[in-house]
Amino acid sequence: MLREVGLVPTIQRLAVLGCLSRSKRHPTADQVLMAVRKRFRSISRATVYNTLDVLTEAKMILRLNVDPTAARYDADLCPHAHLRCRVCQKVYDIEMKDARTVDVSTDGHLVEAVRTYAYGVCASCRRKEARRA
Amino acid sequence: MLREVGLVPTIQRLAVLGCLSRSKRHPTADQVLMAVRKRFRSISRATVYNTLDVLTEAKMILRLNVDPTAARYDADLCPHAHLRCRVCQKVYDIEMKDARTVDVSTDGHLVEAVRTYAYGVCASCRRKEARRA
DNA sequence: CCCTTGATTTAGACTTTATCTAAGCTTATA
DNA sequence: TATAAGCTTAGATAAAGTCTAAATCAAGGG
Repeated sequence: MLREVGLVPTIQRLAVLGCLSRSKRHPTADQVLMAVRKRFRSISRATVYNTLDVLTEAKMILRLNVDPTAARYDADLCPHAHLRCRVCQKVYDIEMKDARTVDVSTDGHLVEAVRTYAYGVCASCRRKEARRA
Repeated sequence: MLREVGLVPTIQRLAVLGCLSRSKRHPTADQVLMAVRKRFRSISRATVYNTLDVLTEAKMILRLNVDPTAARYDADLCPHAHLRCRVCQKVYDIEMKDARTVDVSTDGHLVEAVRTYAYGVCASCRRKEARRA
């Protein structure tokens, strides 16, 4: 897959891709770094950041801006939206009516991608709050 | 207006609000700081960041995550989406079908806000590129 | 198989964005 | 005017991300 987009398939890139494919947690770059380091002790921060950029560029992963404190990455390319819980700060996948991905009025702009982000409180944190009350 | 939401109406807060109301450029916190400093030399970075937080909290302005490098702020509360040009990096307002602001499937999550961000090339940069070719 | 070339990785310094802290100042109220 | 609470300030600090130069690695030609 990496070769198909003109990238040399190094062990580091495979490790980053594998980490993202296995995770449903939309990790930050530093979380990817820590996870990959468990297997490849010497991988450097610059390599992870660079690899995430390159994979995003190649459209093999998505970079999410849902968390204002750090970019998050997602290997699931099926159209869906993301919700960030303001209590636990986790990011969740949420379904989205498919037309939403392209239906914006463009005013002459060229729209290459549309992202929908929701903000609120996740189901788990709501239950915890209800129990406390 | 500030008093109505329980905030002391200081000259600094009025300056920040005024700066945002006058601008259509969705400035970053540092751009707000520089703009406000032209009038109030001594205003501090912390005050601007704190004021932007407080105004966002009070829902008098919006914090946008469309730009991964820095938060941007918008005093226009009418529902609309934003497009970030990957060439000039400017952020533009774009219209949006109104139902889009709430129509997400929630899975038990409490959704308090929904934002739609578009990424691509703005009309102005498209014209420049066309002229060059 | 080895050598060369260009791409990739590395460590660490650096930049930028944002937050924290402690002291001083301002605002509102009595 | 006195007071208490809230706000602002400068500067230190933290966190996210980028840059650089040297070392290393992968792929293709001889």
